[in-house]
Amino acid sequence: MASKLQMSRKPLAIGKLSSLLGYHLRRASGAFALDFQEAVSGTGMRQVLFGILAVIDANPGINQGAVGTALGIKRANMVSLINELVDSGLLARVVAAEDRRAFSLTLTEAGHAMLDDCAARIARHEAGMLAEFTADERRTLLQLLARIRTSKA
Amino acid sequence: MASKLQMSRKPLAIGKLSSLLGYHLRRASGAFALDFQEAVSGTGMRQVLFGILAVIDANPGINQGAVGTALGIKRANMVSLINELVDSGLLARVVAAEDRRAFSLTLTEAGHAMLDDCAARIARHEAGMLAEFTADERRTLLQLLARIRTSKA
DNA sequence: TATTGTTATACTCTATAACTATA
DNA sequence: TATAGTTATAGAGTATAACAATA
Repeated sequence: MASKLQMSRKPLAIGKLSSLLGYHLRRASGAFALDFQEAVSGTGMRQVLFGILAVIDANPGINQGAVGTALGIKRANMVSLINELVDSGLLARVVAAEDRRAFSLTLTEAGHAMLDDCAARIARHEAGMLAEFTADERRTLLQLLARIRTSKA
Repeated sequence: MASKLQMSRKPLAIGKLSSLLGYHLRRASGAFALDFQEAVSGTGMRQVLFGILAVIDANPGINQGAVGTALGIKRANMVSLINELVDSGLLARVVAAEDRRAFSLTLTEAGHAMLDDCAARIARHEAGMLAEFTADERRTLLQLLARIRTSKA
């Protein structure tokens, strides 16, 4: 029975997956997504929403389409996301003066507070996830990842 | 108008996202997911299914639950995935001799062929994605990613 | 005619809870 | 009682196509 119980976490071979970068990216990304959820739990934030806030913070007055382009989110999917953020009082949306088809987006005071609070939480959590990495390794990893061609939509 | 047209891809600041590993993992993972789709297009494979085939290939006779544990897939979600693979003729599923609750999973001949074909395609595509990385950088990236705690389900 | 935002829709992935059959 | 697999269901994320208003 001891042979059956196994009692512990023999990590099981993953075969051809082990040499595929895509697989490791998928798992690592998933792990960080869970960590993100934990970090911002109770705030109502999600990875996508946080990303949108961050881009608008860095580009005040930007419109939905441009935010979507920056983050790889389709226009059609931006609509309800922006609605959520406006309804939550984190985003101000006004018709753009130069182009009345578009909306000019800026963070509200609450939006800034949310962004700052979450950014701090996430940074703390990420430090925890990377506890076993040297500062040099963290920097290397970030720089290598940032170089990957994100030729997404 | 030229100021409006912008004509090109000024890559737009992403603010606080730029220092977050989780963000870069998300984008890189997404880029590789798209590349994967392109690589295996026409085969009917998807990332999850390929992962399952790879794990079963490396552990013949394994059961669903163990595959799920290895890949971070919930038991409930394994069911239809395994069904797909069995229905496609890529997987053989027989009641396990030692435990009649469980199924013993092995690749069929078609399953082996699919796995090998897709693995080759993906490897070729990943090489393309990493064209601007040195062999050393690729190795470093893979090793760093593989060290990230995948404390997932 | 092209672009911004919108609606409707669908598919995949993921998550939970309750069930069955074996152990 | 615990575990392997199942069913049903729900919520995110993402994709496409067609439309209105504006450029």
